[in-house]
Amino acid sequence: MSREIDQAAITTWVRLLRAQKVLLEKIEGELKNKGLPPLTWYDVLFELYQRPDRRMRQFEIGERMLLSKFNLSRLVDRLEKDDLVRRDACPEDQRGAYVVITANGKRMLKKMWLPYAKALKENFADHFSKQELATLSCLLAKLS
Amino acid sequence: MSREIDQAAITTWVRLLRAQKVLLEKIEGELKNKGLPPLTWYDVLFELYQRPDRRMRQFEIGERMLLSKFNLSRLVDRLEKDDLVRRDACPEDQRGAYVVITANGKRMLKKMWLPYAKALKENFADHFSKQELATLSCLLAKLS
DNA sequence: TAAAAGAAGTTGCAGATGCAACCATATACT
DNA sequence: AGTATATGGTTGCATCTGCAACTTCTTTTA
Repeated sequence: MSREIDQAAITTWVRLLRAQKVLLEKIEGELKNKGLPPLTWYDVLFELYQRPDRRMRQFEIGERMLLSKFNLSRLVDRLEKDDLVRRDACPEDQRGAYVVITANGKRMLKKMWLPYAKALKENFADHFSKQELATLSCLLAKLS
Repeated sequence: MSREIDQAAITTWVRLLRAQKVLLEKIEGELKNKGLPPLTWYDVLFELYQRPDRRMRQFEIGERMLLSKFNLSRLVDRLEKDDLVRRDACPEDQRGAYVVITANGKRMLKKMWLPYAKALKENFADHFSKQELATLSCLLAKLS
């Protein structure tokens, strides 16, 4: 642990940035191509779907997705407008509401998964062996 | 290479997304904190600075940075407004211009590097050994 | 229990991004 | 040479993001 950051670290960081950027563009492109909404929509729907009661408070979604509350507020607006989620009353805390995934939302989740998984496989998973994936996963986990 | 994408790949992908997001937020936060411009500005200035003649065509910058031309057009506008770059005539191709880094731009590059490097070291480099960095770098390179 | 402090969400505003249409010049084609 | 096509770049428009200020309700604390 020297006081200076070395060239190897910078190169790695740049590769990380580029890799993710390219991948995200490919995935988003694939979704847009099929007339589907952006990846963020998928993330929200997926978070909700994972829950046994299919609902979450807005701030919980924010914490999980590392999204600011103002941003999230409007994201939920958009999802609501497309009838993918619903805001239900929250008796425990009158300030907020529960965000609930709708039947439509579940359908959208499934529909989006196909191109998402395909793009992810082709542009990411297929470039690695099982062993390499495990290593990469392990290394990335060190950053949290 | 199965037809299906497996869970390990998805987990790794999610970690990649999160790691980068957190890191970027930390770095951008540090810059903003010091009243400095966003990271993209640094990238442009750095690309220009690397060149022996300190200049590039706009589309070259776009290729290197994976940035769309419309986006870049306005980014250069902003940099120009702050006197960090200049647009010089391009005799070889009358359609475009050369983007040149100014003295001010060089100073800004240096100024931004300090918090950038610090954040990068603390939140990225220091989490890995030399060996781990090499491995990570190598794995990420496979995606290009 | 009343006042202060904090947390959940929303909204207005400014900056940034993505897309399509566009202008000007350069290259290719017959 | 003269038209067609492609390339570099800009601009208008819609969407998205980030921040600060605000509202409403909850929790703390004196």
